[in-house]
Amino acid sequence: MENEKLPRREREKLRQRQEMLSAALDLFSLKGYHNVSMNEVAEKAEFAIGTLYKFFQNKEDLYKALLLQLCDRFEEALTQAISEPDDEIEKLRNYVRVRLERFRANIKIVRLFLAERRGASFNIKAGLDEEIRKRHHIFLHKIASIFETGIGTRKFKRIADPFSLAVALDSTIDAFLLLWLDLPEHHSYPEDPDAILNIFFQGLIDS
Amino acid sequence: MENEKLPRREREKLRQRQEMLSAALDLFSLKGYHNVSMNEVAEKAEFAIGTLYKFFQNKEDLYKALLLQLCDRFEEALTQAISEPDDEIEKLRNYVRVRLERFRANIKIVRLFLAERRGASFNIKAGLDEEIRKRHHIFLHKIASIFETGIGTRKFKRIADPFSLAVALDSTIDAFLLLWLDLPEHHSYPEDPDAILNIFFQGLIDS
Amino acid sequence: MENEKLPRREREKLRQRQEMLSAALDLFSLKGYHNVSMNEVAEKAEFAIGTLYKFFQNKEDLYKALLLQLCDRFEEALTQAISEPDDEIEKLRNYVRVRLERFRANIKIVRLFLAERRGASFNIKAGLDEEIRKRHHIFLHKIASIFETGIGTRKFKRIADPFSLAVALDSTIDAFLLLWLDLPEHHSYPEDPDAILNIFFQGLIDS
Amino acid sequence: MENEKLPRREREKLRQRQEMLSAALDLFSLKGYHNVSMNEVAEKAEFAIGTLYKFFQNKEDLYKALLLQLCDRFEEALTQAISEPDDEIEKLRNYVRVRLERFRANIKIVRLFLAERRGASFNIKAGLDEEIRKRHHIFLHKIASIFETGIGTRKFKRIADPFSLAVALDSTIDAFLLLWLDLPEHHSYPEDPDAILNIFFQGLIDS
DNA sequence: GATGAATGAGGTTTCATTCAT
DNA sequence: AATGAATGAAACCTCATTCAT
Repeated sequence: MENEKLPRREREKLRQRQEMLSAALDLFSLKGYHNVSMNEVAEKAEFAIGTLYKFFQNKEDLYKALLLQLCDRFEEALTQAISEPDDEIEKLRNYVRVRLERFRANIKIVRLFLAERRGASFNIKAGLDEEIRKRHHIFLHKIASIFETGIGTRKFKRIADPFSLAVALDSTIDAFLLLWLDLPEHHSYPEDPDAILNIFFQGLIDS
Repeated sequence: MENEKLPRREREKLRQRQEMLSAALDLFSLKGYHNVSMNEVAEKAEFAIGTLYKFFQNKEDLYKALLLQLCDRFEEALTQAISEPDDEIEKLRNYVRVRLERFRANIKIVRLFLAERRGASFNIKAGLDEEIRKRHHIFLHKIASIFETGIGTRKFKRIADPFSLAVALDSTIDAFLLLWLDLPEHHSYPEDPDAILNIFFQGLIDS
Repeated sequence: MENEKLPRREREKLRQRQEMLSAALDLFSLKGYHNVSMNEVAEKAEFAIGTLYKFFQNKEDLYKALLLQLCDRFEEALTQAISEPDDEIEKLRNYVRVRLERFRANIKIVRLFLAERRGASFNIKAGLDEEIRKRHHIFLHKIASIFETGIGTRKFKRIADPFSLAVALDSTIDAFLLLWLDLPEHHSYPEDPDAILNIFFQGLIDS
Repeated sequence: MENEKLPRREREKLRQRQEMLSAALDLFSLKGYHNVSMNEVAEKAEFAIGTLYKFFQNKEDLYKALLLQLCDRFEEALTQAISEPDDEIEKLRNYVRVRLERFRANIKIVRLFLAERRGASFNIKAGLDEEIRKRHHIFLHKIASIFETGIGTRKFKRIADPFSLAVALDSTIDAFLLLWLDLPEHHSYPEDPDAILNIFFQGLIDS
């Protein structure tokens, strides 16, 4: 996408970088930051350890780069999801749907993210988690503004302040997904966005 | 509480053990499991490293003991909270209130717990996180049964299945607390249980 | 034996000391000096670790005391064995017989001894092995003097110098016993002293 | 010998490995397995501790590699010694001679070996000593077959079963060498193989 | 530019020994 | 006199990072 017009050398480099990030993702999400060595990452990516260090200053740097890239993709997909429809209810449905889809497609990513978003990772000394939480925060405000608009147009009742609603919805989605992740045999995958949304819509929607 | 009648030696031992666990809690919750050395814990607890190892077989053992103790206390407080009132709505209010109280009193604990409950810790080889999640799960069912009863007595509408409601409420409480934990200056501490409960009650309560 | 007339207190002490040595023997011969901790010894002997240190200054001291005691007993038995008969051939037979008996009765001791006698133990910094080897040496001279006398009385031919004969006989006994110790199922226990002695007697005896 | 045609990198690696083994031999044979730390070995070999661990998985692995290499060399030399001459008496002379030579050249090795061969080492958990004793055993059978053949051709009398003779000869050589090792000033080095062999030959040889 | 061998600080854990009770 | 809890030096081993090739 962003590397269309780059010289061959540069494109090649980006591809290598991506392979390293991909190997890192596999390993980190499987075993956790501290249980993965740089040698392992290099080996999985099929590069020499020295080459890995050419691309990323140190282990922390690799981890940050990985998380921020995932963050970018996630945000992009979700932002698009809430941009497309006009109707607020549809926006929310779309949002939940894309969350569920993304989750299923990138289960490896999820655990990694949650560790950071919940501020429970302790992996990184200097505030990567803070950056990620800030970006999450910004995104929550986007969701909040959907509620806001919906309330303005009398589509929704003001059962709580919009930001709170965004927080509640967002965390509830997470919780359902984690439930399924932990005990896939006991909880069916929440295919239908409305299964979650209804909890809120019952009181929310002004009928 | 449980050590009232023990011989002096035993009481002393328990006190020491508790001091070690306390030091471990401080450090683990501040820096994360992998960024805390056993020497640090021993130093903070003001014991020699060998003494620490007399009480806990190894680092993992210390961590497990710490988490399970916290888990016990948490469960006890919450179970009591939902046992006292008769009314379902009051039970839920009590539950949320105790969650908020406990949280404020034990912020150090929270980060530690979330890491485990979200399955994002990777700290422990053999499924401590699994045990903690299982216990959380059991507790969710207790909350679910409050909703169930409430639905049975027509106090609540069946806007979703009770377990889902429990999950949604539980995760929403977490989310609000974390928000306040991350950005205490931007979000006032959610003193009032109803601020959270209303989101669900609006649709839930059969008026 | 040596504690017959001692006051009760002293006798008790000797008994305790003996129990400690006995526990130490069991453990050292089973697992080797470095793989046995002082706590283990104390526990096996059913004393507190502090008490063990009252009797023996340190681990090395305990080991030395143990080995020297075993050495004493061994020497005593063997010295008696070669004192009793008049005839040189009988002396040697007696010697071999007692070696075999003692061995069978105290297999635990054997490995311990060999480690020291072969100078292959490295367990003790300051020359315990040297002392043991010296005592072994002295004993070898006693055996040598049997050969010497036998040669003097024309009972034996001087097929080699007497000390060499003693060395050869002694080491050969060891070797057979070890063989049986290592592979008891493949090598029958050398019950008959003559089975070993004959190797030497064939050339030795002046017929 | 075996690394003639290897690429430079590989040859270099083998040389380094050999240096480590050599340092380990010096230290182990001087102080014993348990009294030598990996750091010491690394320092003596003039490598970093990490490099040592690149070559040997752990301390036990290093020890095993060392002993088995020594074992190989020893066996090779001795096997050759008994292969060359046709005559059985010459074979035995050659065998004793090479034992004496090897011993003198590699005194450091001897103590190490004896510890293992005598089953008195306790250094290694999983039966390295057993392997070494097995190999020793196999070698004893080779010596036994020399006696066997000699008996078949009436060169020797059947004064004992051939394996017993092998055991006796072998252990007697050890004993003489150890004597000289312990007290070099009192016992002249047994230069002449016949000094030992005569003890057995007197009765053995059919004249 | 890529490589991967070498480094060594720092982690976990053990255990001989002491000393207050 | 006996106890055993407490100590901490020192062992083994890992892995992030560097740098000569």
